[in-house]
Amino acid sequence: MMTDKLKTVPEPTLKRLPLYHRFLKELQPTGRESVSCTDIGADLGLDPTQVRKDLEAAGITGRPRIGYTILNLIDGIEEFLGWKKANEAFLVGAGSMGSALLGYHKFEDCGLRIIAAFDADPLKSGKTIHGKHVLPLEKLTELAQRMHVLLGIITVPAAGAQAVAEMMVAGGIRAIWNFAPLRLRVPEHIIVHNEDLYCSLASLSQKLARELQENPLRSVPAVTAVPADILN
Amino acid sequence: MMTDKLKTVPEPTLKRLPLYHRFLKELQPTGRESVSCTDIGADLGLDPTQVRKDLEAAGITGRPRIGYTILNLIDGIEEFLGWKKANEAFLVGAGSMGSALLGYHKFEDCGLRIIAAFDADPLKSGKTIHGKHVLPLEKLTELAQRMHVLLGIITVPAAGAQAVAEMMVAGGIRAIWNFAPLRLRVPEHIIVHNEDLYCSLASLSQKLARELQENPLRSVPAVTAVPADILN
DNA sequence: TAAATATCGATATAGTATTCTCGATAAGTA
DNA sequence: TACTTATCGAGAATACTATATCGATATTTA
Repeated sequence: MMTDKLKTVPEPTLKRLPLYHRFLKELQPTGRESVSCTDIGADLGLDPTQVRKDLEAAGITGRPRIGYTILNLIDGIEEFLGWKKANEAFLVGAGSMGSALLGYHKFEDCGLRIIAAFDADPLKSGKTIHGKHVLPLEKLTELAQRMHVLLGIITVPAAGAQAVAEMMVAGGIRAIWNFAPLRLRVPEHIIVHNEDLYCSLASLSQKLARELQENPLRSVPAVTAVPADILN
Repeated sequence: MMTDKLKTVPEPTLKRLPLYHRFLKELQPTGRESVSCTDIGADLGLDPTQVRKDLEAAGITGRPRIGYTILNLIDGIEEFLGWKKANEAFLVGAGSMGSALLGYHKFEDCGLRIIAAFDADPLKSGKTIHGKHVLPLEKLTELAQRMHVLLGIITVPAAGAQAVAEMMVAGGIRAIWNFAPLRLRVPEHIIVHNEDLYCSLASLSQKLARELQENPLRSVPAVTAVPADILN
């Protein structure tokens, strides 16, 4: 049981495991007991070997000719990803993105419990969004410390993000999920995950641009304004 | 000028280019004319060679002992990422995430113009969110066709996403930015980018879980409810 | 004008991630 | 019982990405 020297798991693997989990959750109600890597791979368009390696990385084993027990598999993935014991989190920035995340109650299935939000704007603090209290930003550091919150979510504009990150670190937060479009400067031991939509969009638009260059669209005149007859 | 056989650019490179772009935009007002890979790398915590390779992949060249001309560089990155000619996009799903994206006007700097939103809920269609009309979902396919919109953004719940994707494809949309937590089944030639927050969260929580296992926190009793005195 | 230096550009090496190959195992089938 | 087949598990081979090295070049400085 002592896995002293736990090897680091490839990032791509970590991102695929939830996909398997989702597929298994869909499969569960059908009453099937076991599933093979081939099945999983076929559904997700992945190589079966890839799936097997990922499961192996998560410490899950199967049986030849049978596959994996679905219950085992779901359980193993949840255990490995740390979804079993809830991570309590603070979210900072009760703007539109912050509000959206506060409404994602399914995060709780992944062990994420956002227990409060913070905002520098006094018009926002004091309110409740999707059932979560919005508190004044000044309280962040102290509360994080007192409640031993370890995870922080940043959904403020770029200009304020660095300051927020520093308050989080001061409050003892160890991991930051950053939605602001910039790279945070934090101490080495802090785990930062950037959810930078602009970077994401960049790769999409580049691919589209190239695709259009290779297979341009048939030349039909385009309508450039929303036709009035559609609007109501 | 004919780049007939354009090599595909690594995904990580595509995601780094916007970071360089951002750094350069910050540098521009200072009046500096040129910048070296060393400078860029230092700011972003990347290897200078890495930066040089990325820029090379984007088809940008510099001069020994000088570096790159900032204007050239900004221009080259924008050109390469397809930010110069606006991509018009339709967004489907005017929920909280959809609304958040409709408010990100900075997307326009990246060539993304969301020209309308759609929603199946008649209570939402007809309204205007952040200046964008919300139209009934039934109009999606026809309008996409008529207006030659090539990019679709999906921000509906998982259950409806596949149907929306099919309407988009039927309307001639070529690239989909998918925020719904599932893998879409679309024809080969359609470009899909999944912005799956659950997958993203998974890798973060796994890392945090491991980090805590290795360096657990000092054992101080934690407060588990928001203390009443903080709330107002 | 010549030497020193910063930087690019290209190539080589190292490190990761994915795919391939093959032997072992257990269930079904003749 | 023996044969066939689907599947896992482990290790090898390949491909992709990142880092290091080195020569070429242009600017600065003596």
